[in-house]
Amino acid sequence: MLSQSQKRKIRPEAVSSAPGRPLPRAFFEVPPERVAPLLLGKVLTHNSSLGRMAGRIVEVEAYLGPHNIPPDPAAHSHRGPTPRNLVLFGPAGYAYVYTIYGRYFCMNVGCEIEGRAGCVLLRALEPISGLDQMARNRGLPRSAAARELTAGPSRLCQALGLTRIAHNGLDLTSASSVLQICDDGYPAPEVLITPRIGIHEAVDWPLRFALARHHCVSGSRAMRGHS
DNA sequence: CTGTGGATTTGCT
DNA sequence: GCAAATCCACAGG
Repeated sequence: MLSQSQKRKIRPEAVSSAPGRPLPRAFFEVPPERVAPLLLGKVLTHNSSLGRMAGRIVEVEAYLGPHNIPPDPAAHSHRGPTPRNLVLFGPAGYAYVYTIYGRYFCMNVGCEIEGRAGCVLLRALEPISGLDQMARNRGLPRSAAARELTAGPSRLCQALGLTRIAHNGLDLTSASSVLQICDDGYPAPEVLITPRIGIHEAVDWPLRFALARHHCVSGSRAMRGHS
């Protein structure tokens, strides 16, 4: 049983940035174009052996499952299940982490009910805690700007130490998971909606969502919503 | 500030 | 074989 004084030894940082419970599975059991804007402002946390790293989600993209009409030709799932994309066809709330261009990783969250493979790609975070470790993971000096750490889908994976082998298929809604997405009460943000980045099909679909004018959103000033 | 090209692994045709 | 939901270094304005 804890004494009063022991209870008060909780560090202020651990309280203020303490993630509540992870978002429940039901949060993710709707189509990705609806989940995506709701994820803005939520906090992604990785409790790794190197320490706890967390960042606020400031930019995402929705990718639609093959059941959609018309189907989304830019989605990895658009030709049906394969060994790579299998987790997307399972229940909502699981991490889909894949290798890109041989050297980087990208992380998605699976959406919708089992059998429907919609997902949301996490494209940028605002670093909240574990910044020193993030800089080490990125091979940058401790003085590096926040947006150098986590503005970009592969940058954020590198900063948090996320890999396909270790993290693909993890349940993000489990209280015991090392990888979680939580709501810390951040207010509903002003959302910028644009076409998706880095794709060659369906280039004009408005499925990229970002916090307007946030400095940790990837790309140029225009991509961040500045006039 | 913008634009260009190379790195390097994986999954699928 | 080849294309890929990227990043970085470097060139030029």
